[in-house]
Amino acid sequence: MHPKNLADIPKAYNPKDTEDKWYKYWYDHNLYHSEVDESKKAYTIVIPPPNITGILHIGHILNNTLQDIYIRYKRMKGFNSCWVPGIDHASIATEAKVVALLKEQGITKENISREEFLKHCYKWKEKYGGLIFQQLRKLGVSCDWQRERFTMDDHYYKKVIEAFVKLYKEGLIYRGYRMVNWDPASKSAISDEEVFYKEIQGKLWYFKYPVKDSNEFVIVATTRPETMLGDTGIAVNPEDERYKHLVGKTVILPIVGREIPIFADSYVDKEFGTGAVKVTPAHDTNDYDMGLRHNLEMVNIFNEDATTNGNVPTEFQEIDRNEARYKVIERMQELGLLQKIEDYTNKVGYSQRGNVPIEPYLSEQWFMKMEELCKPALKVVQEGKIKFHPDHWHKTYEHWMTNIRDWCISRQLWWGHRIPVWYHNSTKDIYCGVEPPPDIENWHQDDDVLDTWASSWLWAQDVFTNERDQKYYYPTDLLVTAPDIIFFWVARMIIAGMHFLGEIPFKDVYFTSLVRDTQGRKMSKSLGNSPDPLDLIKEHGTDALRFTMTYIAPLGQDVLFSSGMVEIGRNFANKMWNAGRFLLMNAQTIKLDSLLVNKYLDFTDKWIMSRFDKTIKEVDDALDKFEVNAASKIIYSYVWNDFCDWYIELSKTRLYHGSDEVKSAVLTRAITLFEQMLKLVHPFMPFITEEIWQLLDERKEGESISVVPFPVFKSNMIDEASEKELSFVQDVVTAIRNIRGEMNISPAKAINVFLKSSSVSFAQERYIKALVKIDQLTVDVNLDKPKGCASAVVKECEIFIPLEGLVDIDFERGRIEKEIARLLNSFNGVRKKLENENFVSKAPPDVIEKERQKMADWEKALVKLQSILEDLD
RNA sequence: GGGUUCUUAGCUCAGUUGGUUAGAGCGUCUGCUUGACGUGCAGAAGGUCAUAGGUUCGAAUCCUAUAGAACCCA
Repeated sequence: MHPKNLADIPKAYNPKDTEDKWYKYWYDHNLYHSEVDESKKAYTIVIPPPNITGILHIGHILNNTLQDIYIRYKRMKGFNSCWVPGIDHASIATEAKVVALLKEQGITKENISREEFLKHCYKWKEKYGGLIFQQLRKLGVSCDWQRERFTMDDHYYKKVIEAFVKLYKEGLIYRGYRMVNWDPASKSAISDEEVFYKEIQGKLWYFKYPVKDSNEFVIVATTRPETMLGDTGIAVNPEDERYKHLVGKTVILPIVGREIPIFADSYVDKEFGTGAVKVTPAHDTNDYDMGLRHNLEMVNIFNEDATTNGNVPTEFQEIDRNEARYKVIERMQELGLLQKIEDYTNKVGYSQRGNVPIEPYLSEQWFMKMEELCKPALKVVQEGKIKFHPDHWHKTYEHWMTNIRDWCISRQLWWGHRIPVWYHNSTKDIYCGVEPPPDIENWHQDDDVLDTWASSWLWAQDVFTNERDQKYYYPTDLLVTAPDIIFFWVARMIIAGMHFLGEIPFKDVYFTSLVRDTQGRKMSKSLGNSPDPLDLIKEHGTDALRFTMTYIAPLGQDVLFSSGMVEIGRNFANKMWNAGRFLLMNAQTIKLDSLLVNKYLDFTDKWIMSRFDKTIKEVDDALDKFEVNAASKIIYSYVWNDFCDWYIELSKTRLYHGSDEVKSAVLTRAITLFEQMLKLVHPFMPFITEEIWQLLDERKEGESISVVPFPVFKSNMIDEASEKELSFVQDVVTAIRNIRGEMNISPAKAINVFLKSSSVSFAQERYIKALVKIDQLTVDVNLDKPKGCASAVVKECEIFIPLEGLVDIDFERGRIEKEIARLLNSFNGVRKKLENENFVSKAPPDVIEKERQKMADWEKALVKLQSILEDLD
């Protein structure tokens, strides 16, 4: 072992000096590239591809840190780790950005050809598309950059098209004139999943429709008055006595003058409004269904941008739907047909993309039949072939899968995978194929592109571009993603995996926490509550940010984050840095000798080795169960409490006062253990561990902590006896420190301490003496308690600290009485338990034995404390 | 309206199949230039485990109801 010669190691860890350096080193040595290697097991993760329009936010930090932890951990465990990065073309989002950009240049989509427009898109992608990966590199991700993919790569594009053609030929994709969710902003259909509902403080308008050949009116309530221009019926509940006599009659639609039927349908809720509802089959999903049932006329009154079209009276034509609303209300009032207006709160569907109210709209679209496709995908989750973490998400998944409707997959956009369907110019025949029809001049291709999710659903399988790779890496091992895309992406990837390859796409799905601010609000740009991760990295370092995220993010619950929390990780990094600094500084004067690494072992060494061994096991177990948060806490506690607070402090007496050989042995061992500890921490904090690891010894070019074996749990290292010995030392030390603190004894002042006990070893004595600044330590089982003492009891051991008049008898009495009261309380609890016949007869023997032991221990301590108390007077 | 999850110290959260004297970090208070670290060290205070019932020898943990919060679906 040859630690670097260090003239000066900074007192505080400075991440700026290390992070970029090591990322470049890893990259230059191509450490994270994976090739098929049949002699090793693969461990594969595909990244949830960020949008090319995306920039790094705090959610990415959590998500990608988690992936990197598993990839690094498994790599060190000897797996052939492969983490495939990539980006998503994001049809709607990107097209919107490019359209906006062109608009600034005075160009509209309508004025240029599709080809020209796509050129602009690619230009945009070249400029901004790689940005997020530059940012991700700052996070230290160990992706295989040679495998970077894009959803519009030639190979991937072709796979998406092939999938469409296959499904079409299987009859699972069809074209239909249906009611879809229409986004008037992007002038495209969107899927059910892309609609979110907002609560809107709206109104309920009551309109009077005159019944034909009668003086009667039917009153209907509506939240959307403008749609009355497209009404083609009035529906009432068949059980509703109020309207029975009107069923079969007609009303004359005001303003329009159309004669429309009154009919009965059990869909109608008698309690809502007046119990009679206007029916607009072309602009409401439920009305559409009723329209089909009752063979109503479908009058579409809107253009693609939700302005009114030629199907409404002239004066209402070509105006926005909102304007139309107020014009209709105004006119109804003039006609005396507006009965009343009520306040009404309802939920309105909005487009996730355009953030405008969606318009239920009849149009010709492509749909995917979902029912049959879902069955195998549902089964593999129910049977546990794919596991969700936390587990409860499978319920949400099952619910969606069993209530699924057909998926509208066509989008009226240009940027994306164009639907591989051609229509014959004269015969109107339909041709669907991967290649265009041979006599292409007689055909024209469908203008639409596919929903982005109908391309990314192949991500897990088709980022592998040849059969050998796909066979080796697929099914992938782990998917880490936010729960909000469980339907969009996770479910559909499972469907695609099962349908196209007959195989699950991944074995485990880890649903991350959602990152919120400390008030529990979602991070968002408009609220300005979303800290820029790059600023946080600049301020505290990547490792600090990574560690903090895992430390505060529980599995299965949202995490409340504020930038101040990064100090947790920063302080932790600094703590490790300084432990390393301490060891390295000593290594400047003490010779290291690997032959001595297991010499001069005492119970403190055996204790830390035992603790470390258990820690390995606990970390392994936690990561196996996807409890990353727990793993980070286990690591934190081992590093800070066991290693730094106790082991390093314990080692000092031998390091400063031992013989040269003892010094060598102790330091060599400490550095060895420290190095092992760094490996344990590495997946969580890759940079600082690499930096220190490189300082600990001469390393060859290309060597890296990230590719050395992870520490292995060995059960023979566990040493309960030494742990017990040490825990006694800790208890005694803490008790004495407590007295020092409460009695206001200066830490600089050496004190004398008496231990009345028969079981304190010489080695224990030495460490107790060193850790609490003791001048004289007397251990004797037959000790007479000196006068004027502060006292404490640890197990069988009585501790006396003579304070020659310094001790205030009343204060000391108070201390002891408080301790007695506390113990007595516990003691009585156990005694009651043991006196309970039922407990003794029904509880398992080991539990009873434990309780007996507790009672005996406390009783002994109580007796001792009592006598101490009596002696005080 | 249906579903999922949550409610434990001032704050953020642990607490595994019911067997604790209910833990941690931050914050608070006291003391400390102890030869790695004040991004630190030592010590302390702080909880009727949302509420009410129930099951059990035993409940923070299981069941029921109630209150409150968040998310998803319609």
